[in-house]
Amino acid sequence: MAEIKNASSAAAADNAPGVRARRKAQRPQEILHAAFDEFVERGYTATRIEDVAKRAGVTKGTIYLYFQNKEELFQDVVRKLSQPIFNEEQFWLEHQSRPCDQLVRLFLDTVYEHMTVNPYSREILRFLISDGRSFPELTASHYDEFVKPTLTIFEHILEKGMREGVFRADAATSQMSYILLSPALTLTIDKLLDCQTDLPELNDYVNAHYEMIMRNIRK
Amino acid sequence: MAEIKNASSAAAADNAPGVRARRKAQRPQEILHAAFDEFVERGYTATRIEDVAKRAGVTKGTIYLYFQNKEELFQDVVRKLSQPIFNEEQFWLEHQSRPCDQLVRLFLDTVYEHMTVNPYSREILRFLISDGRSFPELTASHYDEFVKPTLTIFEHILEKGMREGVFRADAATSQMSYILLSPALTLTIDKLLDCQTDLPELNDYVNAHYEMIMRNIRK
Amino acid sequence: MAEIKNASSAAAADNAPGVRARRKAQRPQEILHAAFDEFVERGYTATRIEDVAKRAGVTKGTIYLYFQNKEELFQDVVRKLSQPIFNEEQFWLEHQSRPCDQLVRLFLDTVYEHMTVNPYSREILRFLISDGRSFPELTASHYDEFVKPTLTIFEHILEKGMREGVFRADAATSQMSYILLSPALTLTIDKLLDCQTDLPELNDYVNAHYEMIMRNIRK
Amino acid sequence: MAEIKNASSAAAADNAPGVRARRKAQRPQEILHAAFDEFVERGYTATRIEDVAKRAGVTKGTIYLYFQNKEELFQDVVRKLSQPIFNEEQFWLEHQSRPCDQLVRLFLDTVYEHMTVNPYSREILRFLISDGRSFPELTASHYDEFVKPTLTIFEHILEKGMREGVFRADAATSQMSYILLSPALTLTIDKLLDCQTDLPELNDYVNAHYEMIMRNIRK
DNA sequence: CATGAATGAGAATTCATTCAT
DNA sequence: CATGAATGAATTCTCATTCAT
Repeated sequence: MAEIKNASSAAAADNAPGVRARRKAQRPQEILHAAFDEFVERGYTATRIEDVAKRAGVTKGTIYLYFQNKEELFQDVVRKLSQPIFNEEQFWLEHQSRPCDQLVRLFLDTVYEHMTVNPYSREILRFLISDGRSFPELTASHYDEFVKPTLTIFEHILEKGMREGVFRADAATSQMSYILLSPALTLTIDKLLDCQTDLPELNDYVNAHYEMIMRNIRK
Repeated sequence: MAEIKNASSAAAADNAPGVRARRKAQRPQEILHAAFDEFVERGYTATRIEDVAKRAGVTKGTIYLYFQNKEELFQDVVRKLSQPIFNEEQFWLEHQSRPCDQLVRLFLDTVYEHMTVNPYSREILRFLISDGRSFPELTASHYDEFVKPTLTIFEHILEKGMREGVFRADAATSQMSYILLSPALTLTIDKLLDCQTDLPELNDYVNAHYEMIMRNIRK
Repeated sequence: MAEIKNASSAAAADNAPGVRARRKAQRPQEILHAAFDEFVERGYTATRIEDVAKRAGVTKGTIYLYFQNKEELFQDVVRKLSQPIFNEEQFWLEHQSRPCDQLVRLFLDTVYEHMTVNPYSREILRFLISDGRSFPELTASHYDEFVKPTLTIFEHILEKGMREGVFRADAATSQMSYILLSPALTLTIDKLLDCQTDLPELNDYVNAHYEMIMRNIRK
Repeated sequence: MAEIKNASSAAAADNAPGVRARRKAQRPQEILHAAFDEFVERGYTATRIEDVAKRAGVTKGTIYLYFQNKEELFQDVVRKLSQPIFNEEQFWLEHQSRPCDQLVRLFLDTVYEHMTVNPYSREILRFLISDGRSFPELTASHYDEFVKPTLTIFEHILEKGMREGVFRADAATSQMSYILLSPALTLTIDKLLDCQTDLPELNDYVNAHYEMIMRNIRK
């Protein structure tokens, strides 16, 4: 998990005056990040509150000032550290004039960039697979807020292409989007399993994925 | 987990004479299945040996007659309950004469059948995602023994199609197989998350997946 | 404990016919010796019945055919494997004509021989020191049957010497015997502790002990 | 074990404010003494951490705040409750001018006083005999730190007497010291066995022991 | 606010003992 | 007689949570 490194690490010991207030305001965030890191490394059940505390540079008791209990802490980690890949409005604002095949490519690049650069989506997916059964609403809301919107943008791109006559007329079913985007999820799972010695070069992979999509939707 | 129901449930209490030896032979299996069920429901760490025992119709101590400890039990569950989807030799024996596009379809049907009908592959995938980091060799060997061979058959089908001139010359790279089969894994993950209220009708999904593949490899 | 090696080791597997009956008769003895060895190596509480059984070449259940339970087994080990150093009658029969200083020397030699050659007295002393508080009658009867008689012989020797005018008139108090024989116990304890790298050469030690005694009782 | 009674008994329940810090400082000591008492009564293996806790007026968990585990606790009991009989320097400072036979007597009185008054040396000897095989370094270091220095002082006294011409020229070999002091160890063992109904009157015993020594070393 | 000592409910594991074969 | 599978009480050790300071 070397790539997962966040602010919390910097915590620990600074006694400068005035810093206190600023620190206090950041506490919950620091704790969330520390908790995230621990959950990633050990899983929910095996993570000890004390270790989260140590990582956040505070003591056990402090955790309980900000979070009801371990379950709440876990749910807050998932809820507050999940980051949407896209802001749909902004996406269209920035790229409206582009041709549709470029939009598909842009979309893909953004998805992979997001998945590769930051560990949150990936690891939160792990949390949900591992312990989601104990927190059913969590999984549901995560899907609604983060997965679905992403699929939706892709569908909108396909629809645009159809309207413009560059994509096949039957390209944009929600099922098709789902299938066409699968390789991105597959790569994520592979990283979670961390077992493939021969993980593909990312760039090649995205290219291949893009080709696969285009062969399916190009007129 | 209603669908996961196995022999172990039938255990509990029968004192008929002669039963002893027969029971002893079955015990490990019964325990493995009970453990599987519990691990599925609660995850590795949250599963208590005593619950596994109860489910298997024995007591704590008995578990330890057959398995060194909880870790071993877990590993044995993964190792011994994993079932290969295909026997490659048999696959070719049975279907050698078929045209290649039919082979692709057969392959897909078998994969989805396996994934849908029996919970083992799916749930063992969950185990590996959840706790695989604590058992690295386990993940690796599972990949080698169960995932890789399946990918390999698919590649062989693609190669056959290329040799016979019905598939495109660049169809069969290992990366491409991986990408083309992604939708099957995606569906599995979705089931693991158990959050999609609108899970697609399996048959439609397989059809769509098949179409996606064919559009990519057909000449 | 390399020096402790007894018949029990030879147990295990012999299926020759006829041997059965002989073996059966020896079972209790074999078990006692196996138990002794285990108690020596691990102490009472840490010794497992199953290990005793394995060492005796039988199975757990068999132990319970011959001994009520672990406590009984322990007590029987102490009771039945304790060996008296002397038979007083025989001692006098054999050595009656000897001069008293020679008797003292003979007595000492026998004591040290007994303590050195066979591990029973020593290790049973360990048992009593370790766990005697849980078996009070055991300690008492061991003292009465094995320690006291030995002290008594020594007193009788001293008395004989006094009667014959070769030992001082105040030589033979029971306290004095006790004090004069202390070095033998001390050496035993040292062996039990097994920590002295510089354990004295036995022969020198006995000589020194003899000298010490003689300086105290010689006229 | 009526004579073994220590501070820990006074523990249990006091909630007065400010007590916290003071208590925390005492905890390890209290636990050590409670553990000592339990080990004395039941032996290492049979002692339950929970009983130690109860005796110390705390709960199980607290023990583990101060000691890694049961083995560490045991070793710390032996290490930290062992008390040297003498401070050699101080002994010489206080008694340098005394004649050597008086030094011997002083030495003996101190040894017996120490052994009689406080149970630590005696019971720690029991621990080492019972369980020392599981903690070999412990026995070794105990011998080096507590037994050997005591023997050494005695040898120095003998040497002084030889130099001054009041003791025999061959009095001070290390073997001889060992033999001459044996009766003290013997008495200790007897107390450990707690079986002699006719334990000698201590004062008589020390007198007899002193006489025995003097008969051996006086010119 | 923050601390960290203390708690005590659990969970894994062991092993004396039983009893069907 | 002998076996060894099964039991379940007992024990060590952990860790979420509380609360006095």
